[in-house]
Amino acid sequence: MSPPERIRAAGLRRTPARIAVFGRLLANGRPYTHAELLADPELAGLDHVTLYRTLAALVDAELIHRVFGIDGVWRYGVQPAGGPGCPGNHVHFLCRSCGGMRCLYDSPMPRVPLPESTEVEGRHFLVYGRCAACVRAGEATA
Amino acid sequence: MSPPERIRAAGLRRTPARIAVFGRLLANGRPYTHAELLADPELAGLDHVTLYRTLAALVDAELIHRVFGIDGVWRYGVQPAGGPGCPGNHVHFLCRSCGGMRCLYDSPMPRVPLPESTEVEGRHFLVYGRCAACVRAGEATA
DNA sequence: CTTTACATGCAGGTGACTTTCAGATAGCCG
DNA sequence: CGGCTATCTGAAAGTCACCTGCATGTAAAG
Repeated sequence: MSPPERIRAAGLRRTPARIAVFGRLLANGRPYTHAELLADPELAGLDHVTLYRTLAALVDAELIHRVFGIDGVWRYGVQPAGGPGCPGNHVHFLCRSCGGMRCLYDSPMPRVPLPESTEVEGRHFLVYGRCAACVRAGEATA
Repeated sequence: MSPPERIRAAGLRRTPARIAVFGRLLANGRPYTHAELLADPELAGLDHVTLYRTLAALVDAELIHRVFGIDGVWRYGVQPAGGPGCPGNHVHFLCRSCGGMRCLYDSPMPRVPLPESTEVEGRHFLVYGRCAACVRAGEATA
């Protein structure tokens, strides 16, 4: 199913903004911030408020998921194939050097015992440090 | 060792602001936000920038730790007794109804396999939902 | 008590995100 | 194909957490 078809199947209007943003996220391979998407040449001219709302609509429709970085900025990435709708079903890694985030699809979210009658809505598990590329770049210049 | 002594032992000057803030965090029993601390009657009159810097100094000295909420706000809490300096050695719970955060000292941070030569600086594991008190309050009014 | 490195308070600024509202448009129906 | 309506878009302006620069104040060492 093509990106526009998936948008329509999720109950959303297939507007140019949504098709373009969803297409970029599909092509990226890793979660992107609002600012990274705005700077993307293929999304040039897109209003920043429209981008916020587009991302929110895609998250609501469960076409993408979002993860919080410890820098206070949300990242948006495509859902893993066949992944559950539950927010945060896998761990994420954030490089504090380049700011890039990676989905660790192979690391499912661990379960945690909680006090009686607590209601769990979701989990955020973020590992941060320096990615392999930045480590190598740092060694090269050091 | 009293709070002022612990501040001095950590290599910090024992100023009124640091003694008061560290004392409040010790008494609170759960992590507090910058805003919650500013609103605390015992910290009345404290400048908000000074509070930011005081918290940063206490974090650097490893007297307290800080955790990011999915609402984009840092919470500051005392270190668990004898806890390691490594940032984030236990899981946290955030109530999205009352905004309160709890340290789950009994849930150590799970280990996650990462790609070759990645450097890990720390981990943030946040479970969010509604705490037992808010669940009961909601049922009472519903 | 004097010195000085460090802490404080204030003014002002940054950046992510939201709200409001007028104008545009996707998709439905005939 | 053409009109209607709910919904989306874009621009201006606002909110909130947090940071920087600089002059003043103070803890602690000698």
